[in-house]
Amino acid sequence: MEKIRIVIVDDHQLICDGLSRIIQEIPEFEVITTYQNPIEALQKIPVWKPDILLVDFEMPGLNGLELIQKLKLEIPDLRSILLTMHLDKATVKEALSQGVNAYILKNLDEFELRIALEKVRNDQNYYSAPVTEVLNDKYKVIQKNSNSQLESLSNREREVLRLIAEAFSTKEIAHQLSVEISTIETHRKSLLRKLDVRNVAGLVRIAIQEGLVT
Amino acid sequence: MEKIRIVIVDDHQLICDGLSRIIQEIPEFEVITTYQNPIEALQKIPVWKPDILLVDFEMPGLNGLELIQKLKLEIPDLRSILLTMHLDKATVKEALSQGVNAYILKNLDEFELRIALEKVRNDQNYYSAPVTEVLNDKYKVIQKNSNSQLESLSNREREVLRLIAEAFSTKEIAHQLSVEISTIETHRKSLLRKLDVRNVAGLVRIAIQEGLVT
DNA sequence: ATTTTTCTCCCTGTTTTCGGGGAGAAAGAA
DNA sequence: TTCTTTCTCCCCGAAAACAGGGAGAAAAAT
Repeated sequence: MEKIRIVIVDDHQLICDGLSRIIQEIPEFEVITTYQNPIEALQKIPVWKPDILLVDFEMPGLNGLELIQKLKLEIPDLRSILLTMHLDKATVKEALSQGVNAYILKNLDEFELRIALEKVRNDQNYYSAPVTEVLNDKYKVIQKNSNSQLESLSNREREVLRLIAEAFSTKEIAHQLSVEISTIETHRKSLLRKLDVRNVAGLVRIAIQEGLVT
Repeated sequence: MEKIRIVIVDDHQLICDGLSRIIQEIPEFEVITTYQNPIEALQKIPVWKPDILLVDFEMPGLNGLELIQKLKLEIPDLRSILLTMHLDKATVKEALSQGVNAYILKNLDEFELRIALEKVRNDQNYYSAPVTEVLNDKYKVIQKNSNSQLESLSNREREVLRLIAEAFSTKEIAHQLSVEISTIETHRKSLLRKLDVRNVAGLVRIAIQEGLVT
């Protein structure tokens, strides 16, 4: 039987090794390589043609979701599992809309990972309980603790906030989103008003607190 | 032969599982239990009487170093290995003075972990290369890349960075420190240059990453 | 004792942010 | 349908940030 070929991307070597060990114990899967640098991963993964990509969300330079998005352009049928430290509704939604096949938290156990792998192997999706709870607005407590402040923002505003926190200039953001600079300035003003802070420093703090960026 | 009994503490279950796997492959060692909650670990570890404690530094509630310190009060001859994401000179020094037996980075590989375990088993200490380099101030480059980006800053600059990240305006910072606005502007320019970022957003991110502010 | 770094302050000038508006088109909700 | 929100873009002006430089006094390192 052909084994399912997996590539792991996590900026910490030790984590890569640990995840590899867990996966190697499952006969149907094999880890063919791992990357610690998301930029390097982006360049080299296409030649490996993996079946499933297991990616950490929090990485320097390029986050896991961005990496998946970019790789999907080259490998359209790539299946992906996103691993994350924190739970953020906006990110979860974004991940789902980008066709991420599974989304699991690092504070879950290996069985959760096995289930996710098994599901993704069978072309199904898997989102762990806390993830779906966040999406279903069931546990308001979790939501409140995780991203209450961002709740008042529109999707566009959240996106702009993320980019501001990534230290992009207004001009760059406008270019990235293909709109006028004045539009981004308007969004920024709305963000300052809605989040009740006085400058970008305040915006960045909230964005990081809410897990919008790392 | 008696196996060396290890307890792992890391707030992420998946990381605990991964580390366990790596260690279980080494015949001399066995992981007897793992904890995700440092508070729970503090209460229950004494009854396990482990030989070696493998602890993540970055944990909510109680960091790894604090946990080791507190446990040492109850188990004076406990040996410990500290795992960390980032490298901070002050923390390394504190760890050494507290008698932490090994200090390794998560972005290192499993062989590093094996070496550390072997050393600690033989009542020796182990500090991975980047750690000792930080202490010796030899490899400034590695310092810059791994952590202590703050290491290159003067005390004054760190203070100004903290205040910027707290979302204070330049005028307010100048007033608080009883210096001219131009002085703070000079400090800010130095910060941008030394930390290699382009705007306050970048400064705030680093300040938060380095734990200068929350 | 000499050199280097730090802290302080200043200059000039450009770019960006911030605060206050207004306004039209489109999409969704009531 | 009407009302509301969102997204877009514009105006203005004041304030702040950014970029490049210089410079002296004090402190720290060598």
